[in-house]
Amino acid sequence: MQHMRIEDEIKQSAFKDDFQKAHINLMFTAGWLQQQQSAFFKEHGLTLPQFNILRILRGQHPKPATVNLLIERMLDKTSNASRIVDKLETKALVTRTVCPSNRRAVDIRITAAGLGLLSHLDELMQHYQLGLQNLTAEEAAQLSYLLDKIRD
Amino acid sequence: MQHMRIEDEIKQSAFKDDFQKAHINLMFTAGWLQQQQSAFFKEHGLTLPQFNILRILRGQHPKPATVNLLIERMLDKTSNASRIVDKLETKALVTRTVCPSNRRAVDIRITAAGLGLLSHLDELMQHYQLGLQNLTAEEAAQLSYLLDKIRD
DNA sequence: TGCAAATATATGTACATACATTTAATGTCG
DNA sequence: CGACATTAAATGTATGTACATATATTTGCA
Repeated sequence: MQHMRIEDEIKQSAFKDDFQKAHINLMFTAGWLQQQQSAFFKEHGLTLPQFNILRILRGQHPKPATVNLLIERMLDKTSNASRIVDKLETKALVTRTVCPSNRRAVDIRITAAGLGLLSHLDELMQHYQLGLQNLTAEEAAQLSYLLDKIRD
Repeated sequence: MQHMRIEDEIKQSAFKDDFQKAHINLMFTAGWLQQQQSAFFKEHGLTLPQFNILRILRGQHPKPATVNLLIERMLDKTSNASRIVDKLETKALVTRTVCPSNRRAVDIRITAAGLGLLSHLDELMQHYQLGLQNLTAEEAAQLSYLLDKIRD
């Protein structure tokens, strides 16, 4: 299905200016992408934040990660990594042990089951083509440039 | 303060390709903008979804809106308009009455207090310069073009 | 040494999101 | 007319977000 211009998506005919239009478009498109991904992960019993944390843990493996390290690398720094780890622990995708060298911290490790799930998802994602595949590589790079500039 | 490239923001040195980098950058930047706005609205007792619904109601004023109309125009179609209206009603910023011509529906209207709050916020926002002010108008238009293309 | 500050994580609360289910009113068609 | 589907909104439940506070451990320094 051909998707719609942002004007049609939210049934608003006019924007004040290009800045407002791009702003609303940015929020809308981010939500659109997030919903696509969430639907995919849900089929495999994961939420998007749970998946993102698993990926960080795989990047560390076989070294453990602390909650602090997870927060540093998460896109949303204010979300509650502790409770997301709770859910992953319940599903036996990660383990949590007190860090021996600093008993305030906890060592979080991805389990074999967690690694297996991620590699299964890797395979599937290659086929599903979730993401920015409608852009050329040049357009993707241009997009990153503009996004970085917004935050300058 | 000068902000950082996306690589530094999430402490990840390399991306698989420009597509993945732009994708992560898009989600990160949308969250960054959202947090800026949320902080602003919070000072005035509103959340971002509450503000967005109030704006839709102002656009309809003095005609009423139904919950269905709100959902159609919201950026996030799956969020729960009914409960967001609950919160606005508690703050006396909107009223809710049964629609006379269709007793399944409810007529939702912004109150004088709601209109007053919005116009106060309008003034403040002109000074705060929230948004994409770091871009030129041409860059904002280019950004909208790329975002529309992602969803095609 | 000992005590305050800093650190690492967990917990509490309010709100929002995602989605399924429920309730009530309306429309439709045999 | 009456059973049944459809529609509009509200409600229930699990999860996540945002932010404040609590608990335990470690660090630093008087």
